[in-house]
This record gives sequence, structure tokens and C-alpha cells, in this order.
Amino acid sequence: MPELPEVETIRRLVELHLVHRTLDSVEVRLPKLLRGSPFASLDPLLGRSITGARRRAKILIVDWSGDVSLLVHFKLSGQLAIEPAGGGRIVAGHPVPDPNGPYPHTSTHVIFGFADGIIMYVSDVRQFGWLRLMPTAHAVDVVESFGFGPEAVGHDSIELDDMAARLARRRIAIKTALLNQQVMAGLGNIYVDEALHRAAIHPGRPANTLRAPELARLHAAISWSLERGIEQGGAKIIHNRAYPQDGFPQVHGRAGEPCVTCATPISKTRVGARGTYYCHRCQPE
DNA sequence: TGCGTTGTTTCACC
DNA sequence: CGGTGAAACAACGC
Repeated sequence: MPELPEVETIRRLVELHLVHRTLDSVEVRLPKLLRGSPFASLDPLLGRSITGARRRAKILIVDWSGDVSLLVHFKLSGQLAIEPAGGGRIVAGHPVPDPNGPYPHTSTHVIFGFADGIIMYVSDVRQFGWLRLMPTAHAVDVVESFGFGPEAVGHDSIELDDMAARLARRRIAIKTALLNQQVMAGLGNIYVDEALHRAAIHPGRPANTLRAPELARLHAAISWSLERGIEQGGAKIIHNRAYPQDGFPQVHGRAGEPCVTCATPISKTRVGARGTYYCHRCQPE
């Protein structure tokens, strides 16, 4: 479930709490999560400190002293929790299991122990995520090898004309096109539903049939939905229901709840085999 | 208990 | 080569 806003939230937490902290211990309880990693363990990080955290698409890049970088993909259910020196716990990413319960738990797979007693937990209920450790010089190449399109939000995000050109050569459903990270990078199943609702476009519309005003609305709506998500520190969807009530997300996970625009009950359907929420009145075929 | 779940890859094909 | 559509895959909770 972590999409761009959740990963960006995690990135900011790492930057805020962990930069310049030295790693005293690391325990990888589920080594298979290092799948595809050039280094088979995280031990090379011991004694090093975090120098910064970057993000490209839904990939987090944590840079360490000694010019090594840790790439993390949270996939469906990855989560990061930090217990700062002063106590308490800050959690971002997937909201399950209960962030207020005891840690580590059965889905906690990597535990980082930093100086001053700061602890960072990487948890993943579905175990679909991965971590890859590599020289920093390789990190950008590895990320580029995924062929991501421009970022969907931010200072260097995709421009309207570029987005229009990319969509013009596809006749697949607009929702499916927007989920393709090579078209643009960052949207997932939650925020794509939010953006299409905001832009009043039916998720099944062939991408190449959108007209100029619709493309302009969509471009603005994509930024809007991702920015709202970042502001809020990510979306909270538990068992296909959105929280808090009457909050954001406004559409995804809200089947049967009233549309914020017209009060029509939100519908649930499938587009490209993905659960899709929309308002059949605001977003006609 | 088999189904639902999503981000991503793979594959056959045009 | 690039787009399409469908299937597959990861593994768990309910």
C-alpha cells in the first residue's frame, strides 16, 4: 500500500531522526527480504552513520557514510517505525499491525539499533518488500534500470504537455495507464482513485480519449491528491476501509459512503483487475 | 479454506 | 520496438 506519499513520509522521518546517527547493531530476522541485494547481509553498515535519505518513485534510498546506500521498496505492506531517544514511537507506511502495540512483533523483519538507544524497525506483514545494499555509486543506476517516468508530484514533476503526450499513445483505461510507473512515477491504487475523482474522470476511460480540459484537471488533481497524502503523513486503509471518517482519502475505501461533491454513494468496481472506487454521477463513462 | 489483496514482472502477441 | 491484456507472483489474514 505504501505509495509515493507514504514513502515520502518515511523519507522525511529518516531525515529528521536518523541523519548523523551511528549504527551499533542490525538484526535481519528474515534474510529473504534482501532478495537481489549485492550484499547478502546488512553487517557492512555497522559503525557507519546515515548521511541522508532520498526517494525516487516508491523507492527509498538511505545513504550511509562510506558511500554505501540501502534501497528499500515497501510494496503492499511495508512499514517503518522509529523509537527516538526521548521515548515514543513514530510509524509510517502500512498501518497494520497496530502501530501502538508491542515491537518487535512477528512481522518485524529488520531491527536497526543506533547510538543513544534509537531503534528503527522495518516490518512487512505480506513480506513482499525488499531491501538492497550497494555502493552509493550504483544506487542511481539501479533505480534508473526500473525505467520510471517523471515524478507525479514535486518540484521536478511531470509537466502537463509531457503527461498528455504519454497518455495520447495509450488506449488502455486511464487508471491502468496512471498506475504504470513508466508513464509517471508515484501513483498507486489509492491515490489514482482520488485523483480521478477530483478530476471527475471515469477510471475506465481510454487514456487517449481525454480532451485538453480533462488533461489539465487530471494533472492538477494528481498533484493535489499526492500533496494531500503527504500533508497527512500517508493514507490509512484498513481492511478496505478508509480512515478517518469524513477524511482523506475521500473515495478509495469508501464504498457506500456519500460522495463529497454530490452525496451519491461511492461505487466499487474493478478496472484492470484492481479494486476501484468512484462516483458514478461525478465520473460518468 | 480458498479468496482477496497490490505493486510489479513476465509473457505471448500484434 | 512499444503497446496490450492477461496471468503470475510475492504470503498473509480473514
